[in-house]
Amino acid sequence: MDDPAADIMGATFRALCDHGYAELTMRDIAEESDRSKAALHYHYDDKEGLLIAFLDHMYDRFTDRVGGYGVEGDAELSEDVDATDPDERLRAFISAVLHPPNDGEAREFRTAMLEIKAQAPYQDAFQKRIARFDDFVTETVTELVEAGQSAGTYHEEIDPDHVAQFVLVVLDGAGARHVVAEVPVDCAVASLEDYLDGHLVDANAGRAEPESKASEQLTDGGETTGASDE
Amino acid sequence: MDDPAADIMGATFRALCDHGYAELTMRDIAEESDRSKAALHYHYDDKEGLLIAFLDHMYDRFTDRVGGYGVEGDAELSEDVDATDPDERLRAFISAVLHPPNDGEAREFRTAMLEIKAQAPYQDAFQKRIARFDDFVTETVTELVEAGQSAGTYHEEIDPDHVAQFVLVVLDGAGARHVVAEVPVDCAVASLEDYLDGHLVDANAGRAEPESKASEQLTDGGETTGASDE
DNA sequence: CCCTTTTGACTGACCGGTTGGTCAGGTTGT
DNA sequence: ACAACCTGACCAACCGGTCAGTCAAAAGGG
Repeated sequence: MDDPAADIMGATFRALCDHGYAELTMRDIAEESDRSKAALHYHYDDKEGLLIAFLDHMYDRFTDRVGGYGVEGDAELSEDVDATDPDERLRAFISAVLHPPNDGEAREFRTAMLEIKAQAPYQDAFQKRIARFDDFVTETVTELVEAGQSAGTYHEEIDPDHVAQFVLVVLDGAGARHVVAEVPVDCAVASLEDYLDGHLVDANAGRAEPESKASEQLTDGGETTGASDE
Repeated sequence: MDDPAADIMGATFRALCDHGYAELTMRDIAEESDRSKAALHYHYDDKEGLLIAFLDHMYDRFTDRVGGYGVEGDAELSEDVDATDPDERLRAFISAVLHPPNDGEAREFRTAMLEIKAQAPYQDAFQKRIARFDDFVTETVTELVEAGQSAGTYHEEIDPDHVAQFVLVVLDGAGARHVVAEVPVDCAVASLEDYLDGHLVDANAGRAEPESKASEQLTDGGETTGASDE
């Protein structure tokens, strides 16, 4: 409460969820933080500077939340995740990226982030910050796929970077469709796992079932509408 | 030139490419159409009405362009497309959706469309028009998959609607990543075809090669940056 | 065939409301 | 005293939309 900067970041988050990016005004953020407009300009030069600081703030929160799933991350992830298996870590990472903790304002925040992403071509500073999110996901997926190859779980001839690019496409697509068409994000995850099963998992390896569980389709999932930061 | 409505639609398209949706003003459209602001309000009640008419206009153009690939479409598609094979028609349809004719303003227009899509939660009229695009793609893909199953090319146990949903996710994701990260859309298409090969194509059928050409990866495609209407 | 009226298309000037940002000054803790 | 923090009032710029009036072509009537 008594840290102005952190307080303003929280107010920006709430204002962004309530009004979206396009209709976000400095007055909205000011009211949400119980401060005056001028107080915001005391801490940040202008609106653009405030939003950039907000994106940096969200990047820190994002990496803190899902950083543990990478190859260098700490093993203590969750109950039913085998920390030694890169395949399980990859799937857990994808699920974590797609399902942030605050389920309530999930779609609202995702909508605001999509609006900001759409501003990337006009705002060079925005593009750079968004690229940091993407690079983090890309690197994590790439490393996990490489680890899976070293462990013998994944095919050797697959290009890990190519897989990471596709995962990013599906992640962005799932988020976009959640915003635009109110489709739950899990629908895409099921098909993405089909893709992983069919093109990454080495059938000759130990515990992977190649074709049976793959086509286990949930036509309209449990409406676990999580909002990803990315 | 002498049809005011069509002329304004064209001007709206150009203004949208130049300024994006967020910074699109009535003056921009007026200048692009060599008319006054008031002239626009003569033809359309307000800005929202003009944009809605524009979306309807784009829907007509879109269905005219890619409608021929559906099961009911006319067979004359292109040179090297076997009109009798639903699998080839599906892949041609996906490629057509992703690659509109006007390559020059490709990313600019796609950016504006992404901005508009992000407004769907706030503008109910926008959401309805965008849903028309999505429904058209969904139905086309569903019908083509069903046709492929009837022809014996595709597995029978696959849910066509589930496949269509995933195709839509990848299509939206590819478009979004083209806008945000300047990634060429073809990168995603290659992986999507891998998915189709692995989970739709019945290996027991005739001409489909199951595992060899599948992993033919283009790490950074020929930069054929097309802008889809959808 | 000419004159009048109507109508569709359009313009320039203008208005109310909103937004990002500034500024002079005030309060509080150290 | 001094710095960090904050406020209320204010301003220029801009945007969507309105309004009175212009103009040419079509319509209509004698």
